[in-house]
Amino acid sequence: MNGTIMILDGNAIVNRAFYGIRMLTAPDGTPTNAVYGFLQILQRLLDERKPDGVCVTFDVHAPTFRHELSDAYKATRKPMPEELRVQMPLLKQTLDAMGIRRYELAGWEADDLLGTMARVCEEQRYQALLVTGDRDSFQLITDDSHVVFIKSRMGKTETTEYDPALFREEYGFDPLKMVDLKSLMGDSSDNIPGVPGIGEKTALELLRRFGSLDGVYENLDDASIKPGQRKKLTEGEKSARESFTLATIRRDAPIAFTPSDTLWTLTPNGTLYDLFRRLGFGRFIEKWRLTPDEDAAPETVFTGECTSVPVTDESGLDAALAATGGKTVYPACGDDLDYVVFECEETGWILDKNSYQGDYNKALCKLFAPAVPKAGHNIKDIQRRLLSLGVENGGWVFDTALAAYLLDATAADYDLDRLCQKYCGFSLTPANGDGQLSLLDDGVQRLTEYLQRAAAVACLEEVFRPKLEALGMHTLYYDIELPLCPVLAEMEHTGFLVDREALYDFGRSLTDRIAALQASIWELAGGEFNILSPKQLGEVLFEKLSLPAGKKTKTGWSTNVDVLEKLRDKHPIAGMVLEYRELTKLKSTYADGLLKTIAPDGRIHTTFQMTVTDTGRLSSREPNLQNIPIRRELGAGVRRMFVAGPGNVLVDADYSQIELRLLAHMSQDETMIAAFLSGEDIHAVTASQVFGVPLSDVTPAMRSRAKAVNFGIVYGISAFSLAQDIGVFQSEAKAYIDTYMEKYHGVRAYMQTAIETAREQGYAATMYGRRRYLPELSSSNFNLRSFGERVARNMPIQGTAADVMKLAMIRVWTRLKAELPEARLLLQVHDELIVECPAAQADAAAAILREEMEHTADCAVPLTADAGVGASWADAH
DNA sequence: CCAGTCACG
DNA sequence: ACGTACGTGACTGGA
Repeated sequence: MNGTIMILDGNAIVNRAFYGIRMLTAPDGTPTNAVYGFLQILQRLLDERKPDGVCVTFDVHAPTFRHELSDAYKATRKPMPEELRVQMPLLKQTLDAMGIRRYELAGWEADDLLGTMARVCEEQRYQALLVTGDRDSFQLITDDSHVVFIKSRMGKTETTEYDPALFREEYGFDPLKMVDLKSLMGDSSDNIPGVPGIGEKTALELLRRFGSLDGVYENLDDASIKPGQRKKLTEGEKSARESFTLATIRRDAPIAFTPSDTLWTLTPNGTLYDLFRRLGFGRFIEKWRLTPDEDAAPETVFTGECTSVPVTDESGLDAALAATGGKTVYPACGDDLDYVVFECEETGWILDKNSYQGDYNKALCKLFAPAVPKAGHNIKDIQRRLLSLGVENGGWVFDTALAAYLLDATAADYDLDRLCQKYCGFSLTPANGDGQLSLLDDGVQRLTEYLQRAAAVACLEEVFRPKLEALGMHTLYYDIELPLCPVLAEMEHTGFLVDREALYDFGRSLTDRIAALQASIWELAGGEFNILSPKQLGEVLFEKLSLPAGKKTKTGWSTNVDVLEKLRDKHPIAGMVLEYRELTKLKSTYADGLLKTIAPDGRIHTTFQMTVTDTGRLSSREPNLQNIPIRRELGAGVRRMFVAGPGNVLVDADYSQIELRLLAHMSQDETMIAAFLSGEDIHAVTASQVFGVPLSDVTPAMRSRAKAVNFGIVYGISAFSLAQDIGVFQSEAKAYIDTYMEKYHGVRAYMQTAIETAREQGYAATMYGRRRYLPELSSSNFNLRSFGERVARNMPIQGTAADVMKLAMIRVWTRLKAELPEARLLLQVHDELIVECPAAQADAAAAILREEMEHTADCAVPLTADAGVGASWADAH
């Protein structure tokens, strides 16, 4: 063989990309998701298959059709959406700039071009890889021409390479027989009529017995054909024969294709760079190391040019601060704050610990004093670093990362450089890559970089302030997000004390039990294998032990809890694997994992991320303290290791059913409001409603199902998933939902409105005006659109709860500062707050927690919080 | 680097 | 008919 040529069905792939990836736009508003997705898929194919040559075919929609047999051919196809249509020229430009050959021929379908090109490849002894998202092309599979089938789900792309063997395994007949199949069963999407009345099942059966279309008609008298079918086949023979021609991909398109012309490797060039800049494809510029042409006009690069003045002593600092005249100062600093550049108007002052004459910390205190207004990017992180240096700080008036997050909570990141490109139209990195800056010495390079960053924050602030106002986000930003920063900074700085020895012993005790379980599992399996490998475990369970396989994942058998729970009765190994999983999870993530994160002060200092979630919640990482076990007994033991310091106690307060209470308020559903006002158990009340029994007759089983329904409502329920969750028939689950919606008709109305409003506005919003944009709602992809609808129902609830909690945290923190200065907030877990304080102050702290949490929001139903006190997290909760 | 799994609300 | 609940982060195995 001379090599492998990958031939892409451009239209099919660009379609997959367009529908599979959510809306993206270039800085100028041009939609780019299809081009971006195409490049992603291409990149992946190149990485995976490493072909020698690449080319792309496109359909040209010409008025002539290839088959005169059917004028209506393809007439049922929908026209290309406008957002995709405008991307086609961009895609072609991109391919041209990459040097990838395109083939199009008016009046010929992509399939025919693929077929023809595959034939030429085979004749010239090249292997062809036909990449398409259309199963029609499967008839082209031969030993030398394989079809790579593209599927995309929820933004993820899967590719499968079909050779004749794999095709036969999946379909049970030879690839070429696809034509025979279609001529019998037809294909509505391609307007192939087939034989009326013959569907997939019958067609497959006929083919299995007689081998081909001809075979079927030669054996029409065969006794196994039922009279009714025989009639249909006889009457439909003309249609079947025509369908055969229609379904047969032609391999004689008059196209000038020479495989060796497509041999290809990526040659980065300035044209491609310019194009990607324009489209906002920074990721591909980096990945492919693209640079502009030498002689090309320089890109707008922000240099941060200004007068820079070293500040070498206290009087210099005083002079600098005086010069700012109370205007906002923009500090940019390194991780350890040894070097801080702060900018105001056209001047940048340099504070360098190494050359500063005097008390450097005192200088930091002056600069970061509350009286000096400051703006930064991710200010909570700076605040935390200042706290660790013992520098009291305040006066933070703006954070560009937080602002960008409120403006678009679904962005992948809030990198300063990227924000500049998006909102200010300039980049922080010089167009010529490192070349230009590396000529400068390190010190100058650092100064330049910091000045740039400071100036970038100033520029972004100017863009963001009016935008926040225009979107009605003033309160959300200035009264919630911004004041939350010092609260979180202090929580991170304080950390949570952990009983290191007890945690270590806990881990030790797991080790022995894990070893014992491993031995038993291996014995039952009849050999050693890696139990934590889903692949190996699947082989053992479903091949070696022949247990009934339940669900499948895209890579093989599923071995998750649901599956293993169902196998419990069938084989003792299932229960053991479940326990093994439980123990190893505890050991690796919680025992060993947490031990590694204990700081020298004996405490664990997590980092709260304020700009990660799409709903407005916080997230916690390194380590994640928001997913410490509690649901199972053994795991809950980990919470006993989180303790109060000597003389202190932990006070834990959590909201009771905050999401359902907010739902009651936002929907103004009378029944649900009454239920909460009565003070009864809400799940029991729901059970009584759904099952139509008096509250006193609600059984635990009924309550548990009602609880699942309540959860489901918040998540955007479907009968299928509810049935799956509580283990009943789908019809039964549907009945629960229907009854629920009848009883709580205000909720039904609210959910409907939530979707409609989100569709009209383009976003879902919380009570406090936090937004999540939902382009998914106007997607033509069913799954994507359904997802958007569930989010439109869930985000306002989850997000409002997050807003309320954030406000409560600020209020609790402020009161603790004033009334119990020794008390410290330690942790937030979405609806739960933990405070550490001297034992004698426990009741006072608990009262503050409850009062503030309960009175933060004024709702139609009370928001209640339960508080507890204890020596450990487990005891306090 | 991704997929699968599982810990939490 | 579609394919199936919302939001996170950490760890392990295996391309």
